[in-house]
Amino acid sequence: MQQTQNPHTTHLTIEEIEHRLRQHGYRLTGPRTVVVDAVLRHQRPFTAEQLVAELSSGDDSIGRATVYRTLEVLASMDVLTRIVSPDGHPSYISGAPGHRHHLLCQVCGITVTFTACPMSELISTLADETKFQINEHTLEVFGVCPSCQAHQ
Amino acid sequence: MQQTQNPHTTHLTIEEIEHRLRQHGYRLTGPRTVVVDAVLRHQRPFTAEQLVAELSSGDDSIGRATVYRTLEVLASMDVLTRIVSPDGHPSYISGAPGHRHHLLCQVCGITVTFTACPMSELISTLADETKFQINEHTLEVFGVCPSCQAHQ
DNA sequence: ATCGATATTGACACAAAGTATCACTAGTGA
DNA sequence: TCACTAGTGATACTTTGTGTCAATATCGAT
Ligand SMILES: [Mn+2]
Ligand SMILES: [Mn+2]
Ligand SMILES: [Zn+2]
Ligand SMILES: [Zn+2]
Repeated sequence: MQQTQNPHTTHLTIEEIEHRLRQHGYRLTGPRTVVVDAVLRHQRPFTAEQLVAELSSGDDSIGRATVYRTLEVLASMDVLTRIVSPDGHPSYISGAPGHRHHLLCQVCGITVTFTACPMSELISTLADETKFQINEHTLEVFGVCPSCQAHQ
Repeated sequence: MQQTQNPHTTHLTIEEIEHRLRQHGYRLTGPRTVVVDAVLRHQRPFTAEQLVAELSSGDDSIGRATVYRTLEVLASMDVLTRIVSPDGHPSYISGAPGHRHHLLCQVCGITVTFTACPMSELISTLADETKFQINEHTLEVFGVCPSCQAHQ
């Protein structure tokens, strides 16, 4: 295994994200900035609906469609990772450059990101044996973090 | 890698499934039998809604809730595997005893089941480094099967 | 074979999660 | 500043799944 790291170290700054948006030809709009700000405030995985709820009231209220669209854009630019847990509920984790996987606490949601991927060997074997053209894989690990183990 | 195998080899017979239902204390009802029959006819992954559509018309029509409940029961008894693809849509594959993963064709849906799991080493390293209690993992591989590669 | 407790069913209403439309607004480059 | 067009959000809609509950079917016991 190569490395485990704290999710904080993968966070991009607002400036970096805005730069990426421009580079990809997206406009820098008010609502988009509000969504990005909100995303960066999250240290843990969050669902689209959580973000909708946070941003649907208040002075600059953001529409549901805009939240979903912005999450899609950010995920496509590797600002966010979309993770689907075994129960089928997708959540988002901010910061995701490169090939990463996650270890999630099923109690509190805290996340450890890791770059070690044990798949490459398996993938060549699979490709050889099945003649499939292999495009992608999902790999996520679930458990209970030390803190949640301690608190019973 | 230990083995790849054709999904057909993992199919259980109706009798075996009914036996399992009894063993787990479930009653052997008409609707349940109809759902099991339908499930066994599927050689490829199918969604709950597909099954609902198949069984909602005809002489012995099954209610939506019953289909969902039966799928849940069958999955809990390892008669079915519930797989969640990266787009978040769950589908079911019949036959799933033991620890298995899948290679799915993104075009036609055909599936190869494999028992090789490259996770055990990674999991002990992760547990050591993070002190997480690790409970489960998702690992699915996606690509294009040889036949779909040929047909352009 | 009949009975009674209860597991199961399915119509229905409801909820959650996400998408299509489209008139309007606001960024952006010129 | 202007014109072009990407982006927004209210609304309606779809899909997928869940909760309720009176009616029914199963099954072990008699
Ligand atoms: Mn990987
Ligand atoms: Mn595994
Ligand atoms: Zn925790
Ligand atoms: Zn195929």
